[in-house]
Amino acid sequence: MYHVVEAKFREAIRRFLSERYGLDAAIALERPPRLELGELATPVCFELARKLRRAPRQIAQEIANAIGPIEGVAKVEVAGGGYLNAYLDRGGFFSLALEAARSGAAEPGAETKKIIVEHTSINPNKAAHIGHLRNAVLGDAFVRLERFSGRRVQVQNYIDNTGVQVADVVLGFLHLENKTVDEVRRLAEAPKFDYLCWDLYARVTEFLEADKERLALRVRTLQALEEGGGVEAEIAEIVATAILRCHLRTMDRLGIRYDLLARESDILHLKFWEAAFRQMKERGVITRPHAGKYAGCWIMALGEAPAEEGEETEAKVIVRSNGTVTYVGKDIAYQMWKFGLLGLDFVYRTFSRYADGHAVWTTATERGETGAPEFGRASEVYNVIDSRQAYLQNVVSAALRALGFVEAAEHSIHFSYEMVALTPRCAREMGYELPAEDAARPYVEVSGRRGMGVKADDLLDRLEGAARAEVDARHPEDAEAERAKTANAVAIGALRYFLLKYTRNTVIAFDFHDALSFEGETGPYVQYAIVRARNIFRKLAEQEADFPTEMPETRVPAAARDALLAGADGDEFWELLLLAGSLGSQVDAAAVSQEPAFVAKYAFQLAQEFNVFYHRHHILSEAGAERKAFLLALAGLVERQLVAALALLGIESPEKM
RNA sequence: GCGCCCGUAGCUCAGUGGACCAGAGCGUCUGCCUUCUAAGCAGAGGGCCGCAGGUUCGAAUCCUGCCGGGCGCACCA
Repeated sequence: MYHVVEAKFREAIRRFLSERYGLDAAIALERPPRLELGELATPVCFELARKLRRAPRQIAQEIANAIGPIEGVAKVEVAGGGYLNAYLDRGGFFSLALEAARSGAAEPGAETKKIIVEHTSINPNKAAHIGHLRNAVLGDAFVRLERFSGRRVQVQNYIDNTGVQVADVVLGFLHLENKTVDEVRRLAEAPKFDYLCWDLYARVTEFLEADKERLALRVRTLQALEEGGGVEAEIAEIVATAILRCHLRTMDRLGIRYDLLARESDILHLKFWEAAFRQMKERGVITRPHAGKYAGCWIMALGEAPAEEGEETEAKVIVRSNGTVTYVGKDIAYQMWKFGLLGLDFVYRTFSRYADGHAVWTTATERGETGAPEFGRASEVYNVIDSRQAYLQNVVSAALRALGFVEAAEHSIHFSYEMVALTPRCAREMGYELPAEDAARPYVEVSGRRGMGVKADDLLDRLEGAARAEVDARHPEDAEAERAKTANAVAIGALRYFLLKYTRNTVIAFDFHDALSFEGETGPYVQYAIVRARNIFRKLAEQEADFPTEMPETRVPAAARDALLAGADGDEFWELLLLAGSLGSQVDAAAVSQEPAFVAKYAFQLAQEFNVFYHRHHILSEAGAERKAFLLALAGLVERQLVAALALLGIESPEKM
């Protein structure tokens, strides 16, 4: 609701400035520091002062006098040296906020352009760890934000099933474990196959590092995967698919889903790269120097100035001198496909279905199924990848630009975030031995390669165990299934909130103490506020069966409503109402800056204010009928907004906890 | 060496295009459960917003330099 008034206020000022002064200024809006100064303000007159060569306060006064009525705004006043402060119509806001909270998000129209969000994209050779969780949870929350904002979103998960990481595990099975294809196939049926590979992968890393000669083995295995047909490729397929299923199961525990699994092997076999390569050569995006350090490679020049004579220009190798293509090269082809610029497409098959029937599709090389939605051809593409890959993401969009796809380049968005690291204390707690230099650092990087990190399922298990203990202590009378369900919601709420409360460019130094906390600025704190509100309504229904619990405001006449908002506790009610009505505004800000943390922060603040309200006003024992109904309406509004905010973060709101 | 990011309370972090006295959680200390669940609330204590300049009516916020930390910059992915 707040953002509606914001928009009207901004528009009114914009029109006034344009008509009166012929000026077209950007109008910054802000929240005044105290309620006595209103709920909405703009410092725009300070900027105008210079242009109009008049005192800011004088301009502000002129605008305040002449602006006329603005919908939702009770009055406009001048404050300080020249602020324009708006005081909202409290009663009107109350009614509209209740109405808006019930209507929910709009469905995207048929013409709404599609955006693709790629996230998760874990190498299918080991269990998911905490770093992967941050990626998936951020990506998923962003998807929810965009959908809430009315956008059509397709979620893709890239499966690098022919890369060096899978090759290493294949190598491990063949050369360290001496397994046959059938033996690996049997092992892959185990539910914790991802854990088994986690350990094997770490052993392979050690094995390869111990003797550099062994790296030749990796190269051979990798080539075998790319060519296909041999035992290596067969084992790779078994491993990658089995681990992918483990990842999907882990992510499903968190409520994270995908529409398409795009497999690198299909990109390879369908010759996506060759098509991209042709275009890049034709348009001169890549060149092949005959001399210098890049002799025989296909390279793409980066940066502007071709350096002085003799200096090598800055460039990125796309095709190696031995003819093989680099990862970035494949990525360029894939990115072109996402925008529908490649001239090729995959065929598609159903990979699996979620409990509610939603299909996850996978790319394939042949024998496609009918009924697949249109994939690719996006208007915007968001790649959720950690900030360490910023350079490569830049190379990809530079390639699109060089190919002449300027718009696609601009709409290739690297949704970047910082890594999750472990505090040295946490690393030691988990039994990892740290070199002295690492122990002195603020945090240590997790490393799947070395088998160092907090596995996602382990963390989830610990969280569920801790939540379960709390639930059991509080509700021993509840059925087993119900307690399990609540504990699950709390555990997921704690984890997702923990990963989302930090802004993207903050390195998360992981520590069990903070991650396992259910108190303070956490998901369960917000969930608890919701449960409190719901308890009030549950009890109310028992006490007064005929009370309109869905619409308590029908028992509050407008005059009583306005009197309560202006009375002794009026400011307090108003603050809570205003914050509850600001969800849309917060979501807009979060979507624009692609920062789910704003929503998390908002949910926490609203829960905090509600808890204060809850303590100060005992609703069910309230004697005044109208006041009671008013308090109920307010509590109901807050509850809906909190549920909506948590839903955007992918967090469920339990009935009890 | 070059590029990107960070430096705010003991710890972990907010501070969304500049606008008042600097915010939260955790931790520490003190209170509050025969009243809608204490996963809560109230209060106390705790800060040269890394340092130095600059721009401005006004800077934690913008610019420059320095100091400290992280991450990139492969014919790895």
